Amino acid sequence: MPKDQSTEDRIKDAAKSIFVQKGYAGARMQEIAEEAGGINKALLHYYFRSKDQLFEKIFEEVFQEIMPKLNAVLNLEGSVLEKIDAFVDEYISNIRRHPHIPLFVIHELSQNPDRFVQKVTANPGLPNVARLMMEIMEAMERKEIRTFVPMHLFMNILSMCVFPFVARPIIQSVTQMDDLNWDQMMDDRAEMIKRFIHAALEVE
Amino acid sequence: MPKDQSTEDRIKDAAKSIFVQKGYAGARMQEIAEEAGGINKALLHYYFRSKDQLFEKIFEEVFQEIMPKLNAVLNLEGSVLEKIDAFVDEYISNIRRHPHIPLFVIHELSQNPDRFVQKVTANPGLPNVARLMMEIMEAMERKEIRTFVPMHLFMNILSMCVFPFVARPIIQSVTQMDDLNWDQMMDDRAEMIKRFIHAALEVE
DNA sequence: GTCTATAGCTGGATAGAC
DNA sequence: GTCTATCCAGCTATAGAC
Repeated sequence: MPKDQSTEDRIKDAAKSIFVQKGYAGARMQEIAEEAGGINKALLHYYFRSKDQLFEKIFEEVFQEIMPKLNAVLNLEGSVLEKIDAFVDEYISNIRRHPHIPLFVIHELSQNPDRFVQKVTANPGLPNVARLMMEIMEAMERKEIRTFVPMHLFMNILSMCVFPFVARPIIQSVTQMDDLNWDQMMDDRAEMIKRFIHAALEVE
Repeated sequence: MPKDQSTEDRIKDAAKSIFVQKGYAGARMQEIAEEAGGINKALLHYYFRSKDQLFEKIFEEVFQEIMPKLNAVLNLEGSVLEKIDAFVDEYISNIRRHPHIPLFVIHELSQNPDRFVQKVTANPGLPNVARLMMEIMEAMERKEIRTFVPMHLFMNILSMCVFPFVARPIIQSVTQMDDLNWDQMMDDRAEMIKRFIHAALEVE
């Protein structure tokens, strides 16, 4: 445990780790205190007042940490296929670095969908999906890529990038993959998805 | 609330509904009792002894309910493409009927991955993924379909079927879809996925 | 700022009347 | 089988010494 960190930061890191793994309802203040290097439970309240407020702070941070990155790639210049490739690369590499974040965000938002709206209205960094939809449609009209309903295409891409990490425990069980196998598989994941999408979209 | 149901069944239905929505840690025995039509809390313990055992029963039931169906489609006769189509149809229609199940199962299994192993060893109904992998490889060698790493192909298919339902609150927020829009979109989902997969797999 | 001690509450579980 | 009343553990939160 890094001793050069302020107590507040140690608590935040610990809280993030525990909340992300166990969710709000499953997390315990005591466990967070221990994770923070044996800090006293009372200090969590000294710094953050309540479990609710600590969670809110963490969720906010996680959200602010991922959204701008995910958004940036949608604003790149280039062809639709280039954009999709960049999207896949960015998502896969981000999620590999923080594999528990998607399930955490999904689970907490499904408990309280309003949270998302609040976060988003407070913050203009919402991914600009509408623009991508437009560009996909234009590329289809120009016959650059095969025609699909853009929203479904978008869902397909997103799903292939995110889902394996969300469902990792199930997938590993069903397919009998060990952790080493899993990592090797994920090393190729971005390339595989891009190849798959290109194959589906190419006009003959 | 159906009065012709036994108390035990009312409790099971209520527990399923609450556990599936809130997860084990987020569920409250009191809430389950109310959901069961104002039944007394003590009765939950009379019938199921503890929250743990009630949950275990529910999880078991959910698991037994979905696994055989998901498994059956993998044992069908036919070409690989036919099998994939059947897989997509079966998954989409099942999940549309029980849209909260996947996130529930994923979330609880990520809290306790061993649970899956127990369920599976106790029950031979595990989806036979290995066989599908084999058939995919053979079809690729025969040049019936384009070549991909079979496991990635499998993940792609599974992801496209399941993920939209898991991430529904986020997707609806990001894309500004209302519920009507969502339902219309999901009416076409199976067809869209099949078209997408066929396009990706077709050899020119 | 950090600790100990403890208050106060929530929620799972049980006893016992009916 | 079902209810009321109550217990008790575990958890959040606070008071107060240092």
